[in-house]
Formats: sequence, C-alpha cells, structure tokens
Amino acid sequence: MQMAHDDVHPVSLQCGDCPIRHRAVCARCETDELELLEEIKYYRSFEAGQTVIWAGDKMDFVASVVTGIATLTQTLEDGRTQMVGLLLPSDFVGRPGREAAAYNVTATTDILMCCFRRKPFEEMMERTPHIAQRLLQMTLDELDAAREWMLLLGRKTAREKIASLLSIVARRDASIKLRAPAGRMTFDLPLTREAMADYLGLTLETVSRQISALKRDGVIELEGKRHVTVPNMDRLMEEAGDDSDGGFLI
Amino acid sequence: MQMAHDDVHPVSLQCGDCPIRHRAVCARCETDELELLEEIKYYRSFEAGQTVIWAGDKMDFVASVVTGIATLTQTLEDGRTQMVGLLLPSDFVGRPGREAAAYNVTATTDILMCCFRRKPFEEMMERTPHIAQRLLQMTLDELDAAREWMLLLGRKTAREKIASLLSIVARRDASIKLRAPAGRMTFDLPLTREAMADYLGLTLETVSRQISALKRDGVIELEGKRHVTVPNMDRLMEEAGDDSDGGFLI
DNA sequence: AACAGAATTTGACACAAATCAAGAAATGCA
DNA sequence: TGCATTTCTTGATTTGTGTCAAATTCTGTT
Repeated sequence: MQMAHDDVHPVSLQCGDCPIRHRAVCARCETDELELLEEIKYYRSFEAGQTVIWAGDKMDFVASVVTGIATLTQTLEDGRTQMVGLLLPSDFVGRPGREAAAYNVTATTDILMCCFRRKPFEEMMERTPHIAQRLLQMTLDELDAAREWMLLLGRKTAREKIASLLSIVARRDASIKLRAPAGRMTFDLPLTREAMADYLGLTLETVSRQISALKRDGVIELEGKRHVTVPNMDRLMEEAGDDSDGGFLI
Repeated sequence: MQMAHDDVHPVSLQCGDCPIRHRAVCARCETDELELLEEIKYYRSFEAGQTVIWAGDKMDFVASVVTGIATLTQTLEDGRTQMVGLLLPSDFVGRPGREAAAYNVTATTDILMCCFRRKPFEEMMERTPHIAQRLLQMTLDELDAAREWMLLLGRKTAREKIASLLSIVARRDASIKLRAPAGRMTFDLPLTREAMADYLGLTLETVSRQISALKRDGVIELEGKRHVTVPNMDRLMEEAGDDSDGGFLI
C-alpha cells in the first residue's frame, strides 16, 4: 500500500494528530472529511509477534498503520504460508464492504494502528467522493506492487529475490529519511529470516545461504544478523535483476 | 478483474450496447453516467497474437474487454516473462491518472475492446462518484486475485499450479454458462502451453508433463490439446491444494 | 492429400532449492 | 552471570523443475 511522491493528496486517510512522518501524509489536510474521520477513529496497539486478526474472522473496522510493521499472510491447509503484503506506516488495512478478514494480519514489530469503525467509514465514503478516490489511488498502487511481486515470485532466482527485498527495504528506509537511495546505505532488516522466506517464496535456509553469499561477494555487509550496509546501491539493484527504478513495492 | 455476484452495481463500466453476457453487467444500467460514457467511447479490435500495447508506451485511453481474451505480462531484461493478469470480457485495462502502460497487453484470441479516451474519463470520474466507487470495487477484487496468485506462485507445486489454473478456467466457464461448477465439466483451454507456463511461473515442458500426469491419473480427460473434460470437479479442486471456494482469480 | 510450420509431448540429464540435521550465535530471563 | 530459548548458519543429501534435444501431433495452406 505504497504511494508515489506525486500522489500526495489533500485528503489522506491518515488522521491529523497521528505522529507520522511519511510522504503520504499531507500538510494540507485540514478538511471536512478529516473532521469526520476524527469522530469515528480509535487507536489500538499490538506487540511484536501478536496477531491483529485471523483470516475469516469478523472485521468491523478498517485501519491505517501509524507506527511499526505488520504483515498480511495467506496459508494452505498443510501450513505452507505466503506473505502477500507488508504494511508500513500510513498503509491501509481492511476493505470497505467486506465483513470478514481475507488474510492473517500479524505485527512483526510493536505497532500502533488507527482504526475506523467500518459502517461509519462506509457511510462516509458514500458521502465524500474524495475518500473513495484516494482509496482507489492507494489500491491501484498496491495492485502494481502485487504484480511486481508476482514477477519476483514466478521468475526470479533466490539470489535475485533476496537482492530485490534488500533494495526495497533500503529504498523505503531512504524515503523515510527523505533522501534518494544512492551510494552507501545502512538500515535494519525489519523481518526475521523466516518472514523473509515467506515473503519471497523460499525456505529460511535458502534465505540465510543467499544472504551469506551476497556478503561473501561484497554486495552487502552485515553487523549482527539484522543490520545491513550496502556499499553500492547500484550493484545491489543490478543483482535484483530488474530496472524498475522506484515505483516499486513498499 | 473479476467481480463477485453480489457486487453487481447500478453503474458498470461496461456500455449499454456491448454484447456481453456476463455477471458483471447489470440490467439496471440506464443512468446519467452511462450516457456520458457513451459519448467518449470507441471500439478497437485486435487479432489473436497481436500486441495491444507495450509496457512503457503512451496510453491515452482506458478500456474494457468486450469479447475475447487478453493478457497482461511483465518481463525482465533477459526475456523471462511473467503473466500478471488475464483479461476476460468486462475486465478493465488501464489506469486513470497514468500516462504510460505499465504492462504488455496482448490478445490471445481475437478481441474487441471498448475504449474511453483517458482525459474525458478522468474528468468524468471527478464529477461522478459512482464511477470511482465502482472502479474501487473492481480494483479491490483484482488485488485479491493477485494475492491469491502470489500464494500459487510462491508456494504451490507444479501439479497444484496446473490444477488451480484448470479449476479457475472451469469455474469461469461455468459462470458464463450461469451454473455452478460441479460434477462433470467440459471446456476449452484459452491459452497455449507457453502462456500457461508464463502465468504459472513454470516452463512449457513442465506444464505439458503435469497435464499428461493429471490425464494419466484420471483427474482430467483430453480431446486434442485444448479440449478438457473434468470428470470430478471436487477431485480437481483437491489437487489444486486450496479450499478457496470461489472468490478466486477470474 | 501433401506439405510446412507451429504447438506439444517425451526423454535424458543438470542444477537450484528443499529437506534433514547439527551446531553456533544472539536474545531474554532468572 | 549463566542458562534456556529462539534465531540463524552451515553441511550433506534429495528432489522437483529447468534445460537441451528429438520426436510427435496439430493446423492451416496450396
């Protein structure tokens, strides 16, 4: 649920007093719609590892991530699981018009969510076209991200998958710090090896091996298990195997 | 871009005189919005195999498939390609607010498309909230389909992938014939082995081998290369490996 | 009906990633 | 500080799918 820089819109789904420093939050937000959103919102927090909601459960709210990271996963009966979305600050969860959750939502770090009761939110959408239009833009961005991910899952090698994920995380980190992802970059991995595996359609052993290989080949440097520095972003993006320069997932 | 039965909406993006017999087309369509759509629409047809548009090309229209089947594909520089969408009658192509096409669109059968010039369409969206709301529903459905596909690409075996695709095509075929997909079913595959491979993230040899295996095991019967009959839909859906009963892709 | 070209199947083999199995490093807690 | 638990790494081996190559079937054309 990412949005491009030029997508910033007078009406964000984020509320005025949420402490978010994110490109999607717009300074010009003082509108009627926001006033209305204020009235039906409430906050919920979850600890790292906690499940926000299980697929199939009744979901009487939609929400926006304020801080922390959550994941969307799907599973087959035998337990194989695939992550289908990574929720970062300002990302939207839930679907207007849908009773039950379609995916498992899990907090991977401590998170704070800004929730809107679903019925009032739907009624507001009826009355205020801007919200539906904003949500459409966000959903279209998400769809592009999902399709980019389909290319990764269907056609990239394990090494390319890891490099892709690293360059996405690096880019996201850069965008939070409001600078272009270039040259030497340093960031923390927000996911365990297992979560990375579920995202990439690999096993955690393969994830570990490929990270070691990228380290051995000087593409990345590691301090501890989670702190990564990329000496040369261009090299990493070459390894990722695609030329998509930015409008990418996350 | 599929829509659920209960999603039928007074405003469809399909035009009144398009000869479509499809669940998404609503009988109650005689509205002002449709009148407006009439004014900015035109038709284009393409032959099987023709490219409708290349990724990156300027795209000054959005469109709806009237008849035939088209595909959305993405490629890496070295030629590896992944299909990211299958467009069936009534499905929507293109994105309001986007100058260039994000994917290759190719006709796999002869197709007729109902196009709307992009600028007037965008202006109409500004004025008529119903269109944005309808488009939001369709996009959310597509996003669900894409995520279902991510599970398939990331975690299913080749045999499960083939069974999934066959049961999707069978279900789509049943929905066109307005009956539930159950018991013995017969349909034609609308895709070549290569297109199936690109959809499933496999090679065409593996697709061929798995189809042969399903035939050998009595899960399907083949007449020629394209005409399939499934003696027992439940068996096929078991092979597909998931219990998702219908809100599935296409 | 015979041919050409495309689409599909099948076989032999190679290889990337999964699986199974230890062990090491990091983290949390008493 | 030391212990228990989780997370991660590495090794040995297996397996599913890809690759390369050839044969077969299908389709359309003259």
